[in-house]
Amino acid sequence: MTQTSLDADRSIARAPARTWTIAELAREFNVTPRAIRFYEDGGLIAPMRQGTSRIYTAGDRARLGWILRGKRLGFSLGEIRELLDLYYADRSGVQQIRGVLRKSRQHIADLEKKLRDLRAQIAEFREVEAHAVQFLRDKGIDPESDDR
Amino acid sequence: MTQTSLDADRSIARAPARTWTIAELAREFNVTPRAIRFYEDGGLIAPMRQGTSRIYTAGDRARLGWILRGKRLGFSLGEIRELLDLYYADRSGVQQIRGVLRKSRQHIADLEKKLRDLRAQIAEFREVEAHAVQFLRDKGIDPESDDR
DNA sequence: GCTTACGTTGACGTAAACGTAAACCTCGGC
DNA sequence: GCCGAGGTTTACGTTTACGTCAACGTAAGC
Repeated sequence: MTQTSLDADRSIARAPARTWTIAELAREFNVTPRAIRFYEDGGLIAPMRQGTSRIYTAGDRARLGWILRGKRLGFSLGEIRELLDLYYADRSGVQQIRGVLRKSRQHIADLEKKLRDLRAQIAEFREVEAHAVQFLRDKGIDPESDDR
Repeated sequence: MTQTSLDADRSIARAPARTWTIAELAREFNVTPRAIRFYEDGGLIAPMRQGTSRIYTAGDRARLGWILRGKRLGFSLGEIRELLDLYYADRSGVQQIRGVLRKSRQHIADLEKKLRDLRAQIAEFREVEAHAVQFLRDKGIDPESDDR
């Protein structure tokens, strides 16, 4: 059940693979342990156990980063799960690959719409910014001085 | 050609400004009237009334588009309200403009982070797509044929 | 004058995404 | 031998963003 022989073999040639506790990852990604456990309940991540404690590998850590990036982009956890399933999908058969191809193209299209939305909003607020700068310059005020 | 002259319109009579009902906007933007009323409850939009019925002007319509774009980008209604307040902010005084400048710059920075997230995700799924295409080509299958 | 379509205001229900509190284990240090 | 720091599960609470009635008003068409 243990992997002592493997560990011993690797401990000489390889650096011992680093792992993280739930609190470490929570601090690093600025979320709570509760949130991470919640993602696990939803099947978005599945760390190993050491006794009852969760142990996160570098792969788990990357997955968490993936999840949180998805959240920042406005996807629900359900959508993120589908995307993770897609990203880590079974790529063994032709039909599977066809499915991956179709879904990834769909997702890219969704993302590109989001990209257009984002560009438009950035452009609008750049205009707001430019007008504000111009207004202050016209008044002879340095827009970069931050004195109240 | 079909566009009537602005000058002619002004000299005689203004074209009657078009307005929309809640159901019309709901259909156009693919949301429910309930959602639009909810945004109004939250102070994100404030249409005129004709009796008890809500009447939306072109400006209200644009505002609704703004709200929904914000949602697609992953902002909460509270955040969208702040952004709308910023966008339509009082720009009369120096202090107000300073505030607008500071907040719009902050918001642009947030959006640009989102842009980086988005580009990264698009790049990843483009790779997934490319690998799928390559896999099918290697098998002598046309990736564009959609036969099951 | 009755139906149909569309509007209104409550009021309550619900799914998602956690927060919070309780009760417990467990391990290294004093 | 106990204590604090961290981990666990279970369960109920909370916020957000609406959905879903219910009960009502009103203007149009037959």
